[in-house]
Amino acid sequence: MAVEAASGAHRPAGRPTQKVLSKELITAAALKLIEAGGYDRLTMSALAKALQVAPSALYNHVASKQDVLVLVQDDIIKSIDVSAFGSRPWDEAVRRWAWSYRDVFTRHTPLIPIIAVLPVTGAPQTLRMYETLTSAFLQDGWPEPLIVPAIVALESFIFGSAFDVGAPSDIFESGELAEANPNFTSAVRSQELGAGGSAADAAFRLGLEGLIGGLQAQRAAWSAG
Amino acid sequence: MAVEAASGAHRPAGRPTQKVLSKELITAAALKLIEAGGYDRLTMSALAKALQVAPSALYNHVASKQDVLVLVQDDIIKSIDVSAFGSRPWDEAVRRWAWSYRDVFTRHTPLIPIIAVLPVTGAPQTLRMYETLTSAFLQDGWPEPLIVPAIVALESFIFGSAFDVGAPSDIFESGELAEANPNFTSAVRSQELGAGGSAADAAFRLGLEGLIGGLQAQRAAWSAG
DNA sequence: TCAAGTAAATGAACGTTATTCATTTACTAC
DNA sequence: GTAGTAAATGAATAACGTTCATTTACTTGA
Repeated sequence: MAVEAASGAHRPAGRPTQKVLSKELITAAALKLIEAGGYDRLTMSALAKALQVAPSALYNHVASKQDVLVLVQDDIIKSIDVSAFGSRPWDEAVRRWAWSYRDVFTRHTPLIPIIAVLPVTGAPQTLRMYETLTSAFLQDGWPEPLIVPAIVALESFIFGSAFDVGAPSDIFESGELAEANPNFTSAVRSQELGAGGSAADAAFRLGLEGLIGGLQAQRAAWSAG
Repeated sequence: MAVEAASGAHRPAGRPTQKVLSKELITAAALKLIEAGGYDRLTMSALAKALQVAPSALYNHVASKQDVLVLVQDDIIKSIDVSAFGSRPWDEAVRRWAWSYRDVFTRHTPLIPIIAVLPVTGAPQTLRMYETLTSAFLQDGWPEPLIVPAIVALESFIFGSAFDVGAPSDIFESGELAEANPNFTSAVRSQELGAGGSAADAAFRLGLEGLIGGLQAQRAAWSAG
């Protein structure tokens, strides 16, 4: 006599009649856990519990926790704003993309060490973003050999900056070592913050504007031979 | 009848006659472990074994493993080359410092998430480096409010770039998705590498030169009001 | 149609890891 | 000298990622 699965019912061993897991479901559940409690809360046990499944069941769909993180990574890439590429001038499009990219990864810094060394083969959405960028650079007249280095340089700056945002605002307070380091102590106090921005935002703005201008100069230098 | 401690002798419980541990010894042993086998090999147990001590003994000197990493972090900062500041022009000094900084952290990427949010109070060597930088920027005539944002921007770029170096050289190979992403695939193939350099080096060079030039432009814009 | 193979779940187990605690012994200060 | 603290051992713990045997359902080929 079959019993319909009640909400608290226990699933017996053996392959279930209808699928209860998939990569998509795992990705969504992982993302939900992360948003609720950060990366500390993302454990294979917690993930299994959220999906109402035994931890070992996850390993029929992913090879490791690292694998889960790769799925999450490729998913959140979709939320980066690339809409300005193609419709707006190069510098403005890069600016919008970069701020959006940084904001997304500010909430996902533990993914940075992963994405930075992850072959794009395993991350179709990431590849898609690169394609969009490359097309826009070409459209803008960039010499092809400079495009990938330029993207990587921008990305590196973005990743590094994402870490900054999470830093405590008093990170540069010298404390008792202030007297031994007077110039830096003073510079910290006089730091330009910009309109209503945090120190991290000010540094990102300065660096991004510098990088955008500097890359354009490098491009001009290349074209000049 | 007291027995001199032979090399393989077992230390009895209780406070030892002469100190066997200190923060300095722990730092040195941790660094040695990391250099020998990377951060995976740095466990509290391995550290204790290297120091011929029980794991719990470490906790009389550090509060946590995180604490050990902070000690290591502040130690390796000393190996960054700041010698050009004060003796060479601003841009050349920044260039040398940045390459050196990146090279050091290439071998210590797991420290990046830590240093990026670590209050400088707990890292005197790091503070010292910032003081050296600030003095050089002032010497060069930089407006004080821009100095900290500029340093943070450079550092962010350096940290992000350090991750890149560890990436496999075929990280951007599109594989079976090549046809769907033709522009990027082509750009990867035509990528400018520079004289005998890796892709990571080329991107770092391009970005660093862009950033150096761009920051100088930002500085000029600020001074002009 | 049946048999073999594979997919996908459970549940028990394992080896690490960082960390804590009780205990012991030596040093230090009043 | 006695109380308190510093610094070691060794046993214990909880959490985590992962593996394995087992069970059951679906799929495929003769």
